[in-house]
Amino acid sequence: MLELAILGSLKEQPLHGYELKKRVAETIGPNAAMSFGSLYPALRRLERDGAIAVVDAGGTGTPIPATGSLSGDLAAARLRRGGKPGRRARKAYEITPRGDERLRALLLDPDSPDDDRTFAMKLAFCGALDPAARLQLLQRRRANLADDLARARQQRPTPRDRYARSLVEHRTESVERDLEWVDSLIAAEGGDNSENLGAAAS
Amino acid sequence: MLELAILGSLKEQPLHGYELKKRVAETIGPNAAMSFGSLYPALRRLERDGAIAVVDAGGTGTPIPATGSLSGDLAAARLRRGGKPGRRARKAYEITPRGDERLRALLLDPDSPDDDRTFAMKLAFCGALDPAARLQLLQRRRANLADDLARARQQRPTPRDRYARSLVEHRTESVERDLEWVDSLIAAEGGDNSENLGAAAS
DNA sequence: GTCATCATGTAAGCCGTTACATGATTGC
DNA sequence: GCAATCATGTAACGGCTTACATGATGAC
Repeated sequence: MLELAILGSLKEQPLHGYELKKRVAETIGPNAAMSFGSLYPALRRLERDGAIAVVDAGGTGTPIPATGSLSGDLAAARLRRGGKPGRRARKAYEITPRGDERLRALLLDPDSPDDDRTFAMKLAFCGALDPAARLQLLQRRRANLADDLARARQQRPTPRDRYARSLVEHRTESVERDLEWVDSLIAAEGGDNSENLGAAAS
Repeated sequence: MLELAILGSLKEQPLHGYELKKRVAETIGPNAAMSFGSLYPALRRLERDGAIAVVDAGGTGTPIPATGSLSGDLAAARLRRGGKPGRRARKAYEITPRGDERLRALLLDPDSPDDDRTFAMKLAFCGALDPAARLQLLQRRRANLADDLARARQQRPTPRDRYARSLVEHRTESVERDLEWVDSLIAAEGGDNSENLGAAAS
C-alpha cells in the first residue's frame, strides 16, 4: 500500500519525504494519509532494496518540483551557496528501473486485497502502466465488484433492524455505482485516445 | 472495531464464536469479515473484563433462545447423551451490564476513527442506543462528511492525469451520496418533530 | 474411512500508528 | 526571540492476519 503510494508518486517526479506525504494525501485523500513513522522507514527500505535512489536536492539541473513552494527554492539557493546545510538535510528520492518493476508488480499483484482503498490507490497511479496492463487491472476490479453485487443480491436473510437494513441497502447501491464507474473507466480506455494515452506512457 | 462487532452482536442474542463470525460477516459485509485469530482472543479478553459471560449451549442450528429457559433444556439434553460433549465444546457468550456500558461507550467514542467502515459498524449496532445518543452519532457523522466535502471542493489543484482526476471526482460524489444518506437517516429519527431537527443541526 | 463442516484455539509476523526527539527556517 | 512550519528520524506498541494445531460430527 504504502510502497505503492511512494513508488507511484516518485514515478512522476523526485520528491523528498515531507513533500511526498503531502502529495499522497492529496491524491488518495487526507483521511487515508500515511504517517511519518511509516513513511521514512519505508523510504530507507526501498533505498536499501535499490528501488529508489537519493538525488541531491541542492544540486544543479532541474531537481525538485515546481510545487510553488518558495522555501524549497530558497533552500536550494542556500545549498548552492556552499558550506553549511540550508534547511535540515532534505533527501529527495527518485525511482530506479528496479523500482519501476516493483511498481508494476504491485499494481498488478492479484493477491493484493481488493477493497475500495486498494483500488483507489492503484487507479491513482495506474498511469504508469501500459494500456493493456491497465485494462487488466480495471477488468479485474470490475469482475470483483460484479461478484460482490451478485452475492449481495442473492443473499437476502433479513437484516435485523432498520439500521442494519439501511446499511446493506446503501452498501449495495455503492457497489452498483462503483461498478458503473469502473465501466466508464474501461470504456474510456478503449475509445478516446486523443491526448492522454501518449502523454501517460512517457 | 472488533469489540464493537462482538458486543453489538451479543446484544441481540447469545452466540458462540463460530456463529458470531458468520453473523458479523452478514451485517458488515463479507469483505470486512474478521478472522478467528482475532475473534477468539477478543472473546477471552472481553470475558476476563466482565463484559461478556459464558452461557452453556448445546444444540446445533438452534440459536440460543431469547428466553434463556431453553438453554437449560439443551444443556440437559447434551448431558443425557452421556457426559462427554456432543460437538466440541461450544462456548456461547452473552453480554453483561458492563458489556452494555462498553458497547455504548464504543458507539459514542468521539476519538474513534471516522471512516466509512467505522461508521457502518456503528450504524449496524446503534439500535442498542437510546434515540438521543443515536441522533448524536448520526449528526457527528454528518458534520464530518460535510467537512470532507467542503475540503474537497475548496482544494482545486487539479490532479495530474485523468485517472487521479476521475478518482477525486468519484470520491467527491461518494461523499455527497453518503451525506444525503445520513441526512435521510437523521430525518427518519426525528419523525415529525421539526423543532428538534432545526435546533440540533445548528 | 475419509471428507466437508463445525468449532476453538495459539504463534508468528506484518503493517501501520502514536509519541517522542531533533533541528533548521520563516514570519511576526 | 518566539511560534509555526518544514524536515527527518526512532521506539514502543497495537490490532489484525495468516498459518498452524486440534478435534468432533455427519454425510456419502
